[in-house]
Formats: sequence, C-alpha cells, structure tokens
Amino acid sequence: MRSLPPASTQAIAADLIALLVAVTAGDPRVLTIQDQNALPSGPFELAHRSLQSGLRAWVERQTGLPLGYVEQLYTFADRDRTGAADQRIISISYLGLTREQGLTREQAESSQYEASWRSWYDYFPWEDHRLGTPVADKTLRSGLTAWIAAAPDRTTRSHRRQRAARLFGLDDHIWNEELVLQRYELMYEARLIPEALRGDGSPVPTAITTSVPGDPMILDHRRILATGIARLRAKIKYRPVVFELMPETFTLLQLQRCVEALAGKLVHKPNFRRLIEQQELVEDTGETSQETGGRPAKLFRFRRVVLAERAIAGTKLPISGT
Amino acid sequence: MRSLPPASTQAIAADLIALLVAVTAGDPRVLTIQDQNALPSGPFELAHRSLQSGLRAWVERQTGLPLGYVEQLYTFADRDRTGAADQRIISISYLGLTREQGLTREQAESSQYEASWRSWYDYFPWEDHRLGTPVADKTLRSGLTAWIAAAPDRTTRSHRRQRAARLFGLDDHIWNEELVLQRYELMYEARLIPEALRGDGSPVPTAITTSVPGDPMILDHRRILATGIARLRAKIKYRPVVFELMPETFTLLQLQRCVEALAGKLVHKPNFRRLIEQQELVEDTGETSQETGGRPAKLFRFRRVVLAERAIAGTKLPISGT
DNA sequence: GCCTATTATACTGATGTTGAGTATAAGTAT
DNA sequence: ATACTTATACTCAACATCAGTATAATAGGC
Repeated sequence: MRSLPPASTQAIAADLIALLVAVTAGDPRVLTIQDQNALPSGPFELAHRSLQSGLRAWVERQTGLPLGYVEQLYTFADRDRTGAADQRIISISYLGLTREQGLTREQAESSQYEASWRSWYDYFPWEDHRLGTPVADKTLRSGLTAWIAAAPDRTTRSHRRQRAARLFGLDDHIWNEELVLQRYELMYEARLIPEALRGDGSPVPTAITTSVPGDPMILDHRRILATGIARLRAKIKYRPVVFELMPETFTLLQLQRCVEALAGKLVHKPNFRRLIEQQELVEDTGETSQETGGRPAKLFRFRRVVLAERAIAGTKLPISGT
Repeated sequence: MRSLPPASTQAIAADLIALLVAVTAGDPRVLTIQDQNALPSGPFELAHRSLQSGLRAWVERQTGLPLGYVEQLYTFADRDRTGAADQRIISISYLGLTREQGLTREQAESSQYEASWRSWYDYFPWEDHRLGTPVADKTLRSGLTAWIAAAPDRTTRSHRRQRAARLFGLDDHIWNEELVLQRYELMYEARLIPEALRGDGSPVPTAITTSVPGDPMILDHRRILATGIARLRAKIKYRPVVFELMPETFTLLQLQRCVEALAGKLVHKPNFRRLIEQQELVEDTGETSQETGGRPAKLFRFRRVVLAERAIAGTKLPISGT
C-alpha cells in the first residue's frame, strides 16, 4: 500500500463550477452563461484559502449576489468529459442558493457571456409535475418504449421496463421527485438526450433523440444540474434551506409555491401550513400583503435563530409520495 | 463572469483518500497505515477513467478486498491542511464498504506501512453509546465546560453552552448519533484535540488537551473519518448498505449488532426485526446457526434483488432518537 | 433432570405522523 | 349584493413508531 502524500505531479488543473439557484415567479432558475447552455465556472487558485471560500469570493465579486447557503455538490474528473485527452481537469461543483436580483451593473451590462437566469425546467421539462404529468411525457414515453423494445433479450427487456417504470412513475409506481439524476442517467444510457451522442461513433437514432424536449448543455453541465436539483429536492425536506431563496418577508402561500417550484409537485396546503407553524420556522411580522387578489395574507419572516437551533435537529417539509 | 474551462495551470496535484470500513466482532473498523494514524491514499492518474474507477482499481489491486459499495465523500483543498504552502493538493476522499478478510499475502506480509484494521472508536471514543454514555464523557465534559467558561462575554457563553448541550446530548437534549462531524468541529474549535494545535503559535491548554481521549491522525484524516462515520450513520437508515458489511449468511441478531456498531447505540430488538421482515430485505436460508450459545438462530441471506428494486425506493432501519 | 442463558416469535397499547377533507373568515372584481 | 379568490382553522382516519411483555425452543453447566 502506498505511503502518504507523494502526490502525482501530472498535468492536472482544477476548476470550480457554480450552480446558482434562485426562485422567481414560481420558477426555479439557474444562472447560465454562453448562450445559456453552460454553468459559470471559475478557476481554483493557490490564493484561495479553501475550495468553498474560493467559490464564494469569485461568485460574489463577479455577480454581487448574496450567497446564503453554499454546499459542495460533487467532484468530476471523468476522462471523456473534456475533449483533450492528455490534460485532466478536475471540476469541483458547488450548489449555491440566492435571490434573483442585484446582479451588478458590470454583470448586467456585460453581454459578453450573456449571463442570465433560466428555469431549470427548460433543461428538464419532464421534472415539472405541478400541473400533472407534463406534456413532455408523450414523446419521452415513446423514447422509453423504444429503448425497452431494443433490449437484446427478454430479461434485459424486463429489467429495462421495471427500471423505467419505477423512475418515471409508470404503471402503479409513484413519481419520486428526488430521482432526477437517475432519470437523467437512464435517458443518457437510452441515448434520448444529445449529450449521449457526443464523442463516440455509434449510430444515432435521430428520430427519437430529436423529439425529446429539454435543452442540452455543454460538457456534463446538465448532469451537474441534475445532481444539484436532486440534492436540493432532498435537502428542503430536512433542512430549512428554502428560506435562502425567499425575500425578507413573505406569505405562507409564497413559501409554499417556492417549495412546490423546487419539488416540481404540489403540496397539500393545510398540511404545509401545519408543519411550518408546528416547527416555528417563521414568525408573524404583524403586516399583511394585499397583493394576493383575495383576503390579505399575513407576512412572515424566517426565524433566523432556527439556523443555530437546528444546524442540528433538522426540519420537515410535507412533500409526500402521492 | 469568466468563460468556460481556461483552467488554471498551477502546481496542483490530486490524491485519492480511501476510507475503508468493515465491521468485525461488533466493532466498526477502518483500514489504516503508518503506525495506524493515517488513512491509505493513492494517486489520481491520467490513466484512470474516472475518480471512482481509479480508487477501485487501486484499492482492489493492493488489498484484494472486495469493495462493494463505494461513494464519494468530500473534496478537500484547504491551504493549511498540508505543510507546503506553494503546492496545493486536492484530496478527493471516498468511502468504501467491505469485509475484514482476504488481505492479500503481499499486503499481510509487507509490514512496511503496517496496514491494519482499527476500531473507529479508538479515534472517537465519545461516539460509542452502546453501553450508555461512554467513560470519555467525564474528561470531555470538563473540557467543554472549560471552553464554555472561557467565552469572552455572556452571549457567547450562552451560545456555546447551547451548542455543546445540543451536540453532546447534555441537559435534556437527546443524543443524535449523526452529528459526528459537528462534534468534531466543536472540539476542534475548543482546541480539545491535538489537531487543532498544529501550525499556529497560539497558547496550548495542555491540561485540557492531553486529557481528552481518542487517537489523533495525520493532517485532516480524522476529519475525513468523522465525515465518513456521519455519512454512513445517516445512510444505513434509508439505504440497504449494511449488507455490504455482512458475510453471506447471518442471523438477525448479527445484523442488528452490525447496525448498532455503526450507529453507536442499541436498538429495540422486536422493532428491528419487524422492520427487517416487513421490508423483505432478507430471506431464510433454511439453515441455522448454533454458535450463539442459545437456541439456534435462523440464518438469513440478503435479497440482492432489493438493490435493483430500491436503488430507488429506499429502506428503513429503526434507529430512534432515544 | 434442572436451571440459566440465549434466541425466536407473537402480541399489545400508547403515541405520533401523515394524508386528505371540510368549514369559516376576509378581502377583491363585477 | 354576488361571485370569486385567498387565508386560516379544525377534524378524522390510516398508518408508523416506540416501548413493553409473554412464551417457546435450544444448548451448556450443575
């Protein structure tokens, strides 16, 4: 077994990739650059104290966004993810939660990289189940069916059918909104998305491929996005991170809409309110909002103390399996 | 905002650190090298297809261990974690589950690095609550008390008291076995562990420091171990990963002891069995084990199919908050 | 043969959580 | 005024969880 450090002295470089999420107008959005098909990335420099501080410094300087919550997502270094074969880039991806606003003048005016916010459902239309099963499903389904039918033998076919059914909530399986990455991976295997067709010379089933909606991204950025969505959908259930995405004060329905936007499905209103109140996550500001079109709603504020209280204990949000 | 790759071409190297876990004789153990205070690490080479395949190849070749489950833990690159200031090592840590056996001859005979299995409670004695609150607690508690008392002002003191109470289950707080990392970080801040005293020239409260039990490790390896323990303790509750640590056949009590070893606390037997059976995680082999000293116990086998079935749906284990 | 230690198995009840439905209050648009 | 929208407050059944108890089957020591 090898001894300690003697680290390899090869041509390796490190990049930080930022997945910045905000929720605006009931839409979960990600910050993109370059014709809106790439995630912003920055170099990891020796000057940085740590990976996270490197990311924070770089993002806040360049965008002026208030980065509340930041967490490491995943580290990638697959050989085939970058074109060059002799050099290797390690990409450490981070998920950051913020609010869509306050892009610096510099940022807003510079159209060089065309930084802009885009709904993550532009890239994953099949992940939005708020209005029932999305339209994408019809073409997606035929793609899946073709993939299942194309299996070499009976058992493989059966396995594929099972897997597709479980992941996409077919037959009597229920839709599980957390399986974003697994669904993406299945579609990659099934070559239903353009990314799968890069680099190797195997036949391209254009008929299927071109028909499945959802914009692709460069390299494996869409995969990183899938990872982030999955992580966030899981996290909001046991950590009070949603509030990083909310304005200072908000109504309970706004909060609910935000959660629904992230989860991609609707929640039961009375239960949602019960859970929020039971856990004392918010406090009444005494003010009301009349912009709702109906009875004025109380405005609440996040009780910042719970961050200290439950850095530990955790939280619950009612996103059920139905 | 920066464009895409232009990755920095600085002196950066990448290392893979392996946290290999097995459970033997009711003890959760980790593979260590170098006088048993370091985790094995290997280089990340250009030849490797991906990070995970690099780790797998390297571990299995050198140790002959059957690596079942492998997952990425965390990526570190803090400046102060390595001695050298001008070079930067990115360490990607992985958690691997295996069984303690089948170390290759080469491995077993080579005493060069003295690879050996050690109980993770050697490094974290305060994490084992199977026999009630561990003895470590007395010295640990006085350390915490000193840290609380040393706070500069009243509010800080109150916060420290709160935090310590919640993390270590003092007063009427319950012990949460998942907070391994947070406890380690508190102790680091409170300078109750030797690692905290490296590198900077601040005063050393030897009286306290030397009295808190638990072996230190080199660099930030003990922190990585804490991260891994926390991850595993969380994971066994919703993923059937325990079985990677079990022999082919086992009794329900053996399984329970394994879970208890990992969680560091005892579980309620009837409830444990009910949950295991309800979920159909195991199947009867028809054989029994008489090595228990009592009534022969049925031998069970893990139903490998559930890996396919619930790569998705998840699993439950009864590790309660009491 | 009896006692004890060990495990297997079955049941019970209190408590808490969850999903879903209903009723009433307070505003706005027509 | 009326309808429509949203806010807020309850209720209820189904289910899961925690904890405790009782009984049966086997081995080993005395």
